[in-house]
Amino acid sequence: MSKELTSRAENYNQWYNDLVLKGGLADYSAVKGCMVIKPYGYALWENMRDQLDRMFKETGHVNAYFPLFVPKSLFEAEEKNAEGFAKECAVVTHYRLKNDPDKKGRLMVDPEAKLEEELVVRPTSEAIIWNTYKDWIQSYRDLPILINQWANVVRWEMRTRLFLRTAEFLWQEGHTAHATKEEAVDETVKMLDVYANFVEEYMAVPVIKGVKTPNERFAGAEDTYCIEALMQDGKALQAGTSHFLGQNFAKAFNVQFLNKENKQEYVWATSWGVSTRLIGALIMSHSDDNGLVMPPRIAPIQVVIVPIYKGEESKPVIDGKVKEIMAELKALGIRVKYDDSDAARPGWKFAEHELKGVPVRIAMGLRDMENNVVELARRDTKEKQSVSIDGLGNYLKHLLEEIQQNIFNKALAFTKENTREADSWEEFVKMLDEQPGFISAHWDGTPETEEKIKELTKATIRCIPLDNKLEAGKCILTGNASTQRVLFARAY
RNA sequence: CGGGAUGUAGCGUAGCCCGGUUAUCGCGCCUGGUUUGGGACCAGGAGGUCGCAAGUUCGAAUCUUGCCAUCCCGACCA
Repeated sequence: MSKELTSRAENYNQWYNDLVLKGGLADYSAVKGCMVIKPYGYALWENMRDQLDRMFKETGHVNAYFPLFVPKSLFEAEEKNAEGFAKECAVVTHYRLKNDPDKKGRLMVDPEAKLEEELVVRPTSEAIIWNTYKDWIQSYRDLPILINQWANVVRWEMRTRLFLRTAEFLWQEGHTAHATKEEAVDETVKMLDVYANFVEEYMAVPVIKGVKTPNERFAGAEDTYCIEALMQDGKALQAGTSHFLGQNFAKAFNVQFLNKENKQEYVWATSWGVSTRLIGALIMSHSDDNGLVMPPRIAPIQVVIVPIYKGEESKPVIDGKVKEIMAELKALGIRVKYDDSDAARPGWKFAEHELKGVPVRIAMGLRDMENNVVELARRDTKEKQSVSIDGLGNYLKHLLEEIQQNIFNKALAFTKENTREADSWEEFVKMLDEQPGFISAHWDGTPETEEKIKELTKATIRCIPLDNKLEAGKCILTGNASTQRVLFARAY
């Protein structure tokens, strides 16, 4: 078979790559570190994007678009932010090519066309946006500004992986400006909740909400909140971040407003983003050795119908019935596809749709029609059953929700089973190797200790959970006093 | 960017060590036919700058050098 998949046990990384490539989500491209998102993968992203966009708008945000390029002088204005991203910036230095006089048919960079000022290709847009906000904000009446943008960004990564880390990726970045610290902090937390709700309810990926340690904080932020998810190989994946930026960018770009008391004050800021990386989280949370498993709520195709026919004359009969069923399903808002191509036989189609993770497959032949039923197969449990055509639409509507719940519950159970407490260094190290997952352990709160643990084990502090209970204990490395446990894991 | 591996048709590969006509096989693709309830079968057919570039040689997929890409392992990161 040409579509043979590597199993998770055999080679987890290869399994992941196989799923992305053979599942038709994405492809490698001619550009180093960049991928092509194929129609099936992009349809998934569109569903994610559309739902997030609705949620942003429900929380009062509007969309806008800022330039891809950031003049270097603006980029460097907020020092910490600039420093944090400097190592991975693509930079435009020229604006023209010309024919190479030495090599016929080849082009070269025109040395005459050097830019006065280099342009940084945005790794994130705080700089260009705050430079713009400066002109938009004079009074407290101009606040808050609640803007989101859907964009591509470029971060020149040394080592890339499909969806998880590519040089260019798609994301959304929210950038808000507020009159008070409280309001900005509230916004930061509110958007973290939006992310957590979206990822759990639509992508069926359970997450831990938390705060990053200073080491892991976004460059230029006062506080970085995050959602962390646990993948099937026991490694953690940061699924989204929401930053309280304090007045750092307002000060760097001199963005002040007159408050009600007629006094100048610096604006308070937030920024928050999720990216196409979430697709990687989705794949590694739900999929199995037979292929992808798509959560129904965002699956590009929720139900696929495969006709089973014998001879030329039965096909039109089945077509007729399927047309009725399709109309009923579409009226209920179900994304349904009729796979009636004659190029492949049913068995091939079954395998193909399993590989692509279509939640429900329906097969129908004359035998079923006579009994007024269809054969229905769930992707998540691989169960097959005969279901009456009467009321099929409503049945599917409920079934899709049940599948959504089931794969979330399965992922949640996995996360819980693989979240353990370690109370000594020996236990901690042993767990990392033998039972990978989240490890809840005491930490003395110093960046030095965190760094040392990372150096020794490759495990990082994923977050300090928001719902953390305070509990006196001793740091697993230093034995120093600690007030709470934090979540460690090896991470993507 | 360092260490390792790989690169032959859309995919998977044989050939390479030991240079020698027209580069092997399977899947896929095209045409026609038979088929269709878990990856169909028969017959015919198309498809290759052997990753790219230079070199050695009468002759290079095969030997040498450089480069590029992908994968794995590190350093960096969402």
